[in-house]
Amino acid sequence: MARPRSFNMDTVLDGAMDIFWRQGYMATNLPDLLGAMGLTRGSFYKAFADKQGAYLAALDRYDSQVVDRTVAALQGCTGPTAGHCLGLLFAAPWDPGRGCFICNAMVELGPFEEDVAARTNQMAAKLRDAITQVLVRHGDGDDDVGDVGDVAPALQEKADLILHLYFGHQAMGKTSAGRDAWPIRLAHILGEER
Amino acid sequence: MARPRSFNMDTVLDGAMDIFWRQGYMATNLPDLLGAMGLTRGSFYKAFADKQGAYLAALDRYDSQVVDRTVAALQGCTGPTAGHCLGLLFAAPWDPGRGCFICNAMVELGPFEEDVAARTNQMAAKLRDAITQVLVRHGDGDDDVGDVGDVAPALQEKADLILHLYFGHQAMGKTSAGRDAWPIRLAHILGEER
DNA sequence: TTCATTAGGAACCAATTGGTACAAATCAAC
DNA sequence: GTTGATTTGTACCAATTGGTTCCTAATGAA
Repeated sequence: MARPRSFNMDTVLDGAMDIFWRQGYMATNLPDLLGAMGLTRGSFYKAFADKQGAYLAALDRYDSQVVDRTVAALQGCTGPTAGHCLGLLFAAPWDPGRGCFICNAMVELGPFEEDVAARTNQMAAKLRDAITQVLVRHGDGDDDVGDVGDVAPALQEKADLILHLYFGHQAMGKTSAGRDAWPIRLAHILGEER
Repeated sequence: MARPRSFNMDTVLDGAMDIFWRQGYMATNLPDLLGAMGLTRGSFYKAFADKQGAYLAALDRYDSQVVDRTVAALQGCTGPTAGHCLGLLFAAPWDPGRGCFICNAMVELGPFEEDVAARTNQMAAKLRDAITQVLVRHGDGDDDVGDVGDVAPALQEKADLILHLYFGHQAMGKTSAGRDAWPIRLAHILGEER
């Protein structure tokens, strides 16, 4: 009935995710954003409400692309120890200075934008649950897995620790000095031999 | 010789630290900043090079006020266990959504501003060293403190973990959901009974 | 071929941005 | 009181901000 879009929405969302991820919300102006998305103003404002709408869409794109992939990698990990699998979170190939979009969004907009906070917390919970699953799957040494179906509190606490560690690691990695200076040794938490 | 300043530099720096800490660099425009500092444009640009200069000065103020005080609190802690002392880092009275200025600055400007990155890394190192001192002072159970004067590698690694945990905690705390949802249980790292 | 509908693109907009110019105000020294 | 040096406040600026308008081009159903 009418003229169809000439752009690919996924490609456009990848562009938005990329530049918001790298630069943050405030530091990305409209020309930058349009360039990264490959859109002109007309198409942009037809497809998204405004800059903030594009940002939320970029966060959702990050959820479905990066977070879900990370969760799948943790679930599919066949390594011998929990430390081996969780190491994926800390040894992932670096794009220097980019960090993790969840952490960036949380820090920049968490206190001000409820929509952003809701998304970052949901994604954080996803990661936390995936970490917990890894711990449960590997038994994790010093804890009894306990009743069927629910997770020992100690495992939940360890998963929380590792999630916080992950965000801290991403934050530190945003400076060149922090990137390689202080490696993470999960063994101290997991109780595995080194 | 000439007309003296009518403002108190410390007060002004506290104002700058406060608003940059709460809002970040980009989200703070000049009127906001001037209001927080209690200055007009004339005085502001005479005392500071520009907005960025004020930001760096605010970071330095944070160093001398907040970081140094935190380090002193850790050094002066007479608690029975390392966990008790380090708990100060995670139980500090919350100003909701403010987080830690180091973490905020790192995430927002770390990849782009070398001056900022240098300061955040220096402050992070200060905190890390103070954490290490606490661990050394309390012996930390399962490690021999080893040779006089230098610290066992395992202690350094634990200190790094706790520092990363601290930044992760601060990042998570910037959203209302993250603030109270997931407490930190250092016992898993420190090996102390709960 | 017609035609309703939408995408695309460029011109345009008011508001806000960080920063500057400059005269009035204020002090110490003489 | 005059001078000299410096701060302070206001008016001003060009550039950029996110967003809108409006017109043309493209498309597919009837």
